[in-house]
Amino acid sequence: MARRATIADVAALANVSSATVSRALSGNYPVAESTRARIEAAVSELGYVANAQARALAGIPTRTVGIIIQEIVDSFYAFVARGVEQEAAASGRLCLVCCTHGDPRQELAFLDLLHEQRADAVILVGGSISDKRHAGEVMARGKSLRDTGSLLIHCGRATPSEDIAAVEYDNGGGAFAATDHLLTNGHRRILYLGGPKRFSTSVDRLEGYKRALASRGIEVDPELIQLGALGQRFGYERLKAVLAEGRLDFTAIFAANDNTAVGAYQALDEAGLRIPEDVSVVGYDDIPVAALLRPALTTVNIPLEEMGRRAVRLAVAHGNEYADAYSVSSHNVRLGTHLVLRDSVAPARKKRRQ
Amino acid sequence: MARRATIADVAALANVSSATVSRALSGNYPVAESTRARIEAAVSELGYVANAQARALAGIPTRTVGIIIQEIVDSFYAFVARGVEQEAAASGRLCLVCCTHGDPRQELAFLDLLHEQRADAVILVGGSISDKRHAGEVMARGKSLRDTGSLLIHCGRATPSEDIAAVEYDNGGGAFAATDHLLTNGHRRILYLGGPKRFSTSVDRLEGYKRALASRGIEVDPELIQLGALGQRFGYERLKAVLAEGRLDFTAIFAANDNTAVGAYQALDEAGLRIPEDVSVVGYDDIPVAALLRPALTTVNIPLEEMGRRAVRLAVAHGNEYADAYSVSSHNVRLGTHLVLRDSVAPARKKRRQ
DNA sequence: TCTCGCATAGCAAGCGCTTACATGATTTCG
DNA sequence: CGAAATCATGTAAGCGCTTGCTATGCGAGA
Repeated sequence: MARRATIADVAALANVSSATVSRALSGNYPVAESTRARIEAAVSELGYVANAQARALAGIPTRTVGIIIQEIVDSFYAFVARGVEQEAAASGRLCLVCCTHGDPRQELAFLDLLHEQRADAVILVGGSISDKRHAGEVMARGKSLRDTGSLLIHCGRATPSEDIAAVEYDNGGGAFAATDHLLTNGHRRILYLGGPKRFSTSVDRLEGYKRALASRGIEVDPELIQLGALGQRFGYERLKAVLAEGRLDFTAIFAANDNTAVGAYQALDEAGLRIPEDVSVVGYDDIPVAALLRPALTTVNIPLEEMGRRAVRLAVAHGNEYADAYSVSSHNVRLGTHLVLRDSVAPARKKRRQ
Repeated sequence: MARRATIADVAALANVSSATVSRALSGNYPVAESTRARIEAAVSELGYVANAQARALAGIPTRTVGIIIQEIVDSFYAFVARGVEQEAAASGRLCLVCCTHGDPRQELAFLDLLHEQRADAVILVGGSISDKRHAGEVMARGKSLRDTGSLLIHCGRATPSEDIAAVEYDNGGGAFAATDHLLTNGHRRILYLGGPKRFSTSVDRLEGYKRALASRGIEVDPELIQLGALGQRFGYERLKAVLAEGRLDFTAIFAANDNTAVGAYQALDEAGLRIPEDVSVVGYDDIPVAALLRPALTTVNIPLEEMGRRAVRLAVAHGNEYADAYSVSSHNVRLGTHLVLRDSVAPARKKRRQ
């Protein structure tokens, strides 16, 4: 195996000093045209490829951003990651993508690993920072990152920490709108399906649901609130159980996210219930599957890609500020959501078919 | 902003040399228990976080793997990426994920960037290596990577280059099986929908289709072969056009991948054609949407995650071999595919409803 | 008691790059 | 025409870490 060519090899071949090669390659300093040409020839003759590690060690930013998500095959995260990736690529940055599969310990481990990698910024999507039991540790990492010129950006909800920037989106408002839409269609008994209790995202959505009911003077029936997890599997199993028990009557379902709604569709289908004739359904997230479902799912759109892009922009801005002068301001941005009407909601009928 | 603590700071505080700190932290050399304790105390007091760049520069592998895909929000790639990410994480490696959006120039740029990053290995999924016009450039990168102790691994099809490892999967066989299934159901006029001509993947699938027809002595009607692109949009638009023209008669469709089939479903739906009563459909890839479609799509399963995992394993094996002794063997692995029967195929009827 | 060997730990070189500072060659202009 | 400014390039220090080699202190065997 050939020893990898270094800048010194290029310098020797081009008959200049390594400093000149560095200058020619970075373009940060003027270099005579003839010299540059010789250097370029040497580069391609030797197949020289710069060493990013050495460069980083010499004080150049790594041009790398980390992103920590739960699952890459989950459209929600994939779209955020896509926004991050696009915006990062646009500024010549590379993305380090880490998947926690929902394990907070993994999340912390990745946070450390990304710090070791000296990522310019790390973007945490829906982190366990909104989980009381882990928030402290995450925030400590955020501070550590911040103290050393990097930045932790949380996508999902602002944190109590000054050191962590945030790109928020409106959960309460979207849930209110979705529930209100159901109410407007005459539904009074709406099953709330999914969402672990300890994530703020879930808490906010549930709060929106309750607020919508309250705004019409409808009392919340705790039995109609079926918390637990998120996702197709949970949606299917829990709704199947509820249906099997047959005790609860409801004419509509508000699924805490689209994947949960997918599960609900299955359970409804198996129970011989038609959407929306027998039961109306709304979801949350507006991932592609929502439009593919039959009937197409009415759901709340979150600008996921935009969220990712904004996060990177925050990171870049932070980097620039930091270059100009020391700055501690970490801006938050807040994104709106909107209801997307499709075919899964119909006016409530008097009595659900049994 | 606090200067970042270095190993020297830790050493000073713990009253040892930096060499000892390094040894204590890496665990590669014995260090007295009492010393280790002092060092650990110093580390946490200072909030020391190792610098991966410095470590890499000193000759330690970066424990980083690059993966180049087209689209992170495309389930096909997402599942491969997931396999890569899982296997990488299992061996403590981080993933640099790059999306080309189908642009071969991007692909080359990422290949260079990942080489600069000194990724232990780079995994290219369905690269333009199977595109004659770019194969040369990609192979040059593969050789360059290989020459310097790294490895380029291609997922999709073996390459003519000795320097590039491959994790292949069977396109021809799957397409044969899918087509054969349709033939067994009595279909004789099968529309082949989608796939750019210049990718080997597409070529192989089309070849499988033709081979299946040939095996039953059926002549291939070139008009039934609708090439162009892949994806929902293409599937929808092309099929809509074909249907609008109304000249072609066929009783089944073989979509070159599932996303294309999704588009076909839409077009069929809009044309008032029922699946599978009027037209049978099969897809390829077996991404989750296939099971979600109504009727659920019969398709060819590719072990996507497994592909990603295997690629990483190849990389790790290469790294180990290389550690032991110089070795030039680059193994290829080949994965099978199988037909997944669902509800989108029915026996052919005499005449398609017009 | 003396020497040898082992367990620890320190010293310092070196990984490949950037850049402040120094140097020589040209040009510019009073 | 000479001093000063300008430009292109070289010199070398330093980024933070690892590790080969060396030094020290100690118990053990002779």
